[in-house]
Amino acid sequence: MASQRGEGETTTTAAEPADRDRARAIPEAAVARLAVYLRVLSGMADQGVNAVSSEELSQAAGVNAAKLRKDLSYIGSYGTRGVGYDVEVLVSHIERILGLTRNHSVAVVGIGNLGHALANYGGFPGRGFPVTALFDVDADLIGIPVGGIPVSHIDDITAVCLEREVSIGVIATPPPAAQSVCDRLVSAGVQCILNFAPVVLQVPDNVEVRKVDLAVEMQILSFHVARRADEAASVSVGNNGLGVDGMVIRP
Amino acid sequence: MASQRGEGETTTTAAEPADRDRARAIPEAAVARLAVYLRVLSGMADQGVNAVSSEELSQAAGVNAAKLRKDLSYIGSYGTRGVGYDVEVLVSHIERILGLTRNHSVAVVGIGNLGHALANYGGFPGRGFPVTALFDVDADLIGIPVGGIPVSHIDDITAVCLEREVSIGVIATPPPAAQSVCDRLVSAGVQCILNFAPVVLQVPDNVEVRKVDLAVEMQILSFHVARRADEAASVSVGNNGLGVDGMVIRP
DNA sequence: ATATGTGAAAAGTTTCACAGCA
DNA sequence: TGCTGTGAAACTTTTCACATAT
Repeated sequence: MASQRGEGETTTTAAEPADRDRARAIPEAAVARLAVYLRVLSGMADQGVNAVSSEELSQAAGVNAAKLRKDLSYIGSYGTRGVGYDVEVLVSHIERILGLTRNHSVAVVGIGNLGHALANYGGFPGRGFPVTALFDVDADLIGIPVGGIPVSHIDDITAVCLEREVSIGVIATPPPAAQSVCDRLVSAGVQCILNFAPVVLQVPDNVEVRKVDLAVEMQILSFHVARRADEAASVSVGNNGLGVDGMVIRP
Repeated sequence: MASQRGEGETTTTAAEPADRDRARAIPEAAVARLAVYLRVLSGMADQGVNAVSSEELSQAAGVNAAKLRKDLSYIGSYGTRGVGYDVEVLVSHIERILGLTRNHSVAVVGIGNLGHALANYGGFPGRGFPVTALFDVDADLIGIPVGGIPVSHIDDITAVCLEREVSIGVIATPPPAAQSVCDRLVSAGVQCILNFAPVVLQVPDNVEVRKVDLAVEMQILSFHVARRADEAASVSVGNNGLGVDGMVIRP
C-alpha cells in the first residue's frame, strides 16, 4: 500500500530504483514549488512583464533566490547569465514538466458544501483541469446540475469515470464513505486522488494520493501558537536581549 | 518576511537559534503526522480499543512503524516495551503537545462557496476550533447568519477579531483581496493564518501561515501522471522485466 | 518473547559560495 | 559587471538495527 502525501510529508514510492532516471528526478519538494513559480510567472506575464531575475521571482514566490535557482536547474538551464529569465520561456518549460500540456479530467465525489464549492470553481483553479463528473448518493441531487455538470449516482462511478476518462478523483464525502469511494475510483482506473476527507486512505502502490486535511492544518497552527506561548514564557530567562520578537503583535 | 508552509515545504524560521530548545524541538514534519496519529487514536478510543502497538497504529496512519516510533519519541516515552501504547495516554500527550488543551477562536474571511463550506463545518473538524467570526465585503451578506454566526463587514475586522480574541484567521477570499485581508488580520493581532487564496502572502516573521492550494495540489498530481506516462514509455527499454507496474489499471 | 526507544547510517533538502558565461 | 548554474557543505528527515525494558 502506498502512503499519501501532503502536510510536509515526503515520498515513499518504495521499490523502483528509477536508475538512469536519477538525472531527471525532480525532488518532490521542488515540484510543489514549481507550481507556485508557475502561478507567479503567469501573473507577471499577464501584466506584460517579460523578464525576471531569480531575486525578483523568489521574492514574489516567498522563497530564497538560491533555492529558486536550484529548483529551476532541475528542469534545465533556461536563464541567461548576467540577465535573468524570460517569463514566457519559463512558463512553458514548467508547464511541460508539470504535465500541463494535456488536460486532466476531474471527478468530484460528494456534493455537499465543499463539493459544491469545488464543482463551482468550474474548470478548477488555473484551468487544464476540467470537472467532467460529479457524484453523490443523495437521490435529491442526482441529475441536478452543479456548476454546469449534472450529478450522477455514486453507483455509476466506474462506468462514468471510464467513459469520461477521468484521471483525477476528488473525494469530498463524509469520512465513513471515503475509503469505499476511493476503492471505486481506483477500480475505474483513476490513479490520482485528492482527498478532503479526514481519513487515511489505503490504496495500491500505483495510485497517488494527496490529502487536504483541515483538522491537521488547524492543529499544526495550534502547535505553533503553543510553542510561541512557551517561548514567550521562557524568553526572559535565557535570551541575550536582542531578539525579543514573538510578542510583537501590531507591526 | 516569513515564508508560508504547506505542500511539502519546510520551515525557514530564519534567525532564532532556539539553543537549549533543541531538546524540545519537534521536527515540523513530525508535527503534521502527530495530528494524524491523534485522529486515528481518537477513532480507536471511540471504538473501545485501549491498547495499540506501533505496528498497528502505523498501519492505520499510513506510515511505517519506525517513523511512528521516532515521532512519538519526540514527545516522550509513553509506551511499554514488549506491550505497546495505551490509547488514552497517547491521545492526551499528543493533545498537550499540539496545544489542543485550549480553544482557538477562528475567523473566516470571504463567505463565498468555500467560506460557506468552512463556516458550516461549525466548530471546525475535530472541535477545539470554534468559529467565532465571519467577514465579507458583500452588503447583502452582512448580518446574515451562516452556520450560526452573523457575517460582519470586513472593515470591522480589527475590532471584531480583537474583541472575540481570534487566534486563527482563515482566508477564503478571491486572490486580489487576500493580501489586504491578511494585513488586517495581522494588525488585529492574529498570528496564525490558513490561506485558501492562491496567493503568496507576505507577513512579518512572527506570523505563521499555512496554505491550502488547490491548483498546486492538482498540478502535483498532474506531474505524477506525466512521470508515470514517461516511465511506462521507457519501461520496455531498460527494465529487467520484473516490475512492469505503472500500467496496471484495475487491481 | 516481544515491542519500545534510540543511536547511527542513509537519504533527501537547503544553503553556501563561486566558477562561468553573457 | 552581474546574474545564472551548480558542486560541495550543512542541515533535516527517514530508515535501520539492536540494546533495553517488561
